[in-house]
Amino acid sequence: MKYTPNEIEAKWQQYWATNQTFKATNQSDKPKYYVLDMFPYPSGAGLHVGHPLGYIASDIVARYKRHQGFNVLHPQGYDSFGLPAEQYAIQTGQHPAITTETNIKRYRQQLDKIGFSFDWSREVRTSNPEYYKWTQWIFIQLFNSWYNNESDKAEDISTLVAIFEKEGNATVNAVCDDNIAVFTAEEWNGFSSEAQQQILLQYRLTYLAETEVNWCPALGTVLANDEIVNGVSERGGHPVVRKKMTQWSMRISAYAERLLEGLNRIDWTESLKESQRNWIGKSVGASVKFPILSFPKGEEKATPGYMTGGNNAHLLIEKAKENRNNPTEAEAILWNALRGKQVGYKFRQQHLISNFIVDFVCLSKGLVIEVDGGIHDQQQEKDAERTAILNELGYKVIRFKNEEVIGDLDGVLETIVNVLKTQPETPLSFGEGQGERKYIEVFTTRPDTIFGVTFMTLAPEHDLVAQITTDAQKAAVEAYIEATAKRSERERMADVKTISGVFTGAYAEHPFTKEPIPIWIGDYVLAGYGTGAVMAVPCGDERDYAFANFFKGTEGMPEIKNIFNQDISEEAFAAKEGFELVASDFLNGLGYKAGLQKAIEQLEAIGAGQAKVNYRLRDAVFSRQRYWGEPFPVYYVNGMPQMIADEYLPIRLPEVEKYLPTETGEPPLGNATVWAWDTTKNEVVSNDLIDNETVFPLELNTMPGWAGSSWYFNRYMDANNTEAFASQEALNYWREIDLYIGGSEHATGHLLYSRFWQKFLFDKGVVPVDEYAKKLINQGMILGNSAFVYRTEDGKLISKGLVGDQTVYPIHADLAVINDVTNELDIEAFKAHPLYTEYKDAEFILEDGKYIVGREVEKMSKSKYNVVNPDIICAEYGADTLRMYEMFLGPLEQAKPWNTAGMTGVSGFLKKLWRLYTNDEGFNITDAEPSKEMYKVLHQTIKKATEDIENFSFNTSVSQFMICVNELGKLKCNHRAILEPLAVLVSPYAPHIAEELWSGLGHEESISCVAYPKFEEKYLVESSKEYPVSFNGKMRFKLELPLDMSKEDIEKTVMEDERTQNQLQGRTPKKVIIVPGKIINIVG
RNA sequence: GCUCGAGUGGCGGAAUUGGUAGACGCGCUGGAUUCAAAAUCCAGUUCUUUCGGGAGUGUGGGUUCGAUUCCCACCUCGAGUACCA
Repeated sequence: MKYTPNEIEAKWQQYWATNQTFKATNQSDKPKYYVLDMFPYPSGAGLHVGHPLGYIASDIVARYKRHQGFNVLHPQGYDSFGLPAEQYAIQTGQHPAITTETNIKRYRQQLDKIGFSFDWSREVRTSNPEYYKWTQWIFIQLFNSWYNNESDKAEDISTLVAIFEKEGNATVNAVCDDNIAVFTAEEWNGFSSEAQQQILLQYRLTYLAETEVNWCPALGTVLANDEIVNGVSERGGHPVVRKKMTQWSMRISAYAERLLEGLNRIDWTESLKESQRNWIGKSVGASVKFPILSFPKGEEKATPGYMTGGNNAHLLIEKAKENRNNPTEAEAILWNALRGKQVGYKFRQQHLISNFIVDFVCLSKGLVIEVDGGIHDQQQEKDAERTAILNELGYKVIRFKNEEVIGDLDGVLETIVNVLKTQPETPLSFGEGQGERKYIEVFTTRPDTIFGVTFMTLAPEHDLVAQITTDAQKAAVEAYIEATAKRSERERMADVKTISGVFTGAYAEHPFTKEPIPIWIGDYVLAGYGTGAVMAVPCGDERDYAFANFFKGTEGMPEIKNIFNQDISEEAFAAKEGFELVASDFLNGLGYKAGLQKAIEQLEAIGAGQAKVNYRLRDAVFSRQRYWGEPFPVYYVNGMPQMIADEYLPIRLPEVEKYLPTETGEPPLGNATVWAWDTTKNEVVSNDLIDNETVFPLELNTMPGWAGSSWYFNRYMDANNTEAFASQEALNYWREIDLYIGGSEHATGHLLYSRFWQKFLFDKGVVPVDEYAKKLINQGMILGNSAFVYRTEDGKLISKGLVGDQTVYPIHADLAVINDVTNELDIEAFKAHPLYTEYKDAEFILEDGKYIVGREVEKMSKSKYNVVNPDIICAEYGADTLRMYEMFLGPLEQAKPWNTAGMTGVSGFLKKLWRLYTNDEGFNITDAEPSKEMYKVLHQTIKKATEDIENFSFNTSVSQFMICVNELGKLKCNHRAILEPLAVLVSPYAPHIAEELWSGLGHEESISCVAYPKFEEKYLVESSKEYPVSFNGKMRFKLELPLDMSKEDIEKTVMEDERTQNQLQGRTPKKVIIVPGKIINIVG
């Protein structure tokens, strides 16, 4: 009876689907096992043979675990929101939902053909409203949460508000924005709702803020850091520029430490964990303050340029501080609108000018803004006098009433902006006040080298640069800043060798020695890391060393201070050990560890610094200016974001005319005409109805690709639940993924963000575990085997063997026009192929009458015409052969080249397996007792297959199956007692043939849950061993001896052997080493 | 540059508490079967050789009775990361 894979496979695939064989239940007495593949994006290109590699491995594990008696959850679904469908929609006008649906259908067909044991009843798609309802729900949970450093977890925002109401924010230890103004409980309670909302945004785990983002003009959207590779977009390779935009961000930085710590508790590949550690980038060190010593105009006074107070400054400054901490409602609102250069210029609040404290001032424009409460009505005269004095000092004064600020902030701001436009730039004055001293704050991992500080370097973008630069250096500094700004990120990255920088002319004061330290700017200091400033210690840091030497001898660059008892004439001494500190005052004689500790201690003692941990991990931008993504459940009232209540979710993606940004530059959702939120009807209504009273505009951005994939593994546990994202019972039963398989390209994207969300959901008590995947394996890539034809300089095509030394141009040949096994080119097919029309009439130079193509291993890709489609392999050899061959290629985690020719080996194996069970007439099984040899090979196979599957070493178990079948074939084995367990062993790898054989053995039920055969040592016990006999470690011959023979007898027997005498040629061995059961080694 | 991983026949790869290097498969060679081919089966296939052997797991050294496996130095390839203070 012939083995007909196509018939058998179609039959069993149908059977599994009809009987829902692989449907998992959420209640079971069996132990659970959850095995998951990383979420596929259903691309238009379909699957190539590389894609199912991980799916086959996970399917083998899933099927094996079912045999082992586990209740197995093995689901599949689609990460169906994403850029490619949208790009396609822009080009063709086709709705992305339609292309996505088509692509999913094709994916499903392809997956079904390979015979996976997925529980399709739990399929999820991120673009389904029933699914993204819960993505929106999680977003709302994040919005309604803050990170409490005291409890070290996320808490509901209400607990924060409770603290504000009772104590203000001074005592709150939260992960939040930098530079949050301090307020008291009274002030908080007095703030308007908008002011309160503005403040809360600075604490929420997802927040709306103006941030520097990676803007990709070609894609028309922002990208996350992990979506950029080498300065260009990961998808499409388009340039990316920095741009300031108001965006939703995720406060992932709150979880930096826990994300790092959690890595120690999960069994993920070391390289992947290392990537995450690098991405989080923890460094431990100290933050140190260096007072600025000198200021412009050649004056050496320690008086900062923005200090404009008069003679009473020392008294007034306290009052000003008090005022700052106790703003009126109107002041708070206006400050929130002015702070941080929101109107384009820097404003200061409650600032001393002469003997007045003004409410707000923009020093660079000489504009004072006063907000008057009721009290001012009675003192208009005094105000006029005050205004006159301020005018005399060169300030323009404008006044607003409290009601104006509270009621019409937009109008007030418009006035301010207009006045700013008309005011001339005024350089910072140099007043006589006693102001606080201004500091440069740096972060360093080497506080022990504090006495080696030779100069300081600020990032060119650093806020202080403009203020401290001396007149003499001003031109040079400005020119440098301009030049740096022009250089794109990419240039800056490509060119790391060029050293550049400029001296500012200013000096800072060393906190211990009080020596002046010159301040430089240089673009090797990154504005975005730490404080954007470094204390340069050339003797201990390569970059500082290079910088110091480059500017050696120029103004502002002193001799390098060496504080190590080591030579630094050639290079910096950057090691953290092997030195003693010298010329370092109280640190003398210490090494790194002790020095670090002592230095921090002393810095803290004099108030110049403290220990600090810094992370490279930045908050993640969560808005995308795209159509095909989850809409935010957010509408805006007076510019403040409001969440839509849970019961009205999902907010469905609206229909739009076109998928491009609007003419005014708004995201594609700006094209939607029905995209407003009616707060009385609680539904999405036409934009025409927006009145900003009960109907408000909805958010126009959508969520990024990683939103839906950051929690899908939890949804599979209870995928059809409409009441919750999964029931507590289901979550508590399945808990976490036992085995997660996928590509390593997700290391710092999906795999980091999803851990963040999981920890957040854990904090909120929604999920029972804070790490969602116990074990993770990265499958290696399957590489393509590209084919080439060679064009000579005179336009002929020459067969590979004849190329020789001549210059030829290789051209990718489509695998469709070659014989993949013999490498022979089908010349007629080649000529007829639309890609090669220009070679229609070309002359072919053949060898032995054939044109042989060259082969080269490259990434499998459409553009290289080396893609192998699994459908074709299944049709030709069968899915079982494909599954086994993919596993047989090599270790799962390694990259390996595809070679279709190798299929025949596995194909032959399955035919031989089939033949053990059948003869020409049909199944042919005997119930006779098998021989000892048959049992031995079966149990060897049980042992090896079990060990291998537990170690995810699938290639070696396929080898063992081959050995087993070859042996059983030789032994003419058709014994039920052997062939039944063998069918079960093979079933995870080649499930279709296993089912067919199982039914041929007379069973009614599917093989899928039959108990796995048990290994029994007794079948492997041997009475003798063929000992390898080595001389000086080299094996020379073999000798069969009983295993129970004593060492002495073995030695005697070996020495008497003729071959031993031959090897020794009369010499007496110095030593004979005998390891019973293993080896005999004769030395001498 | 740094971090991680890997270097074994013509090819994919196997073998590590240090104990017979090259399992298994592809390819190749020869043979059987066939009118012929495909398919199938059998034998051989690391290199070298004067057929006794000898050499051999990227290179050089070391530890050991014995090293693909452990240690040191170096070379090559791949992946990640990139002025992170």
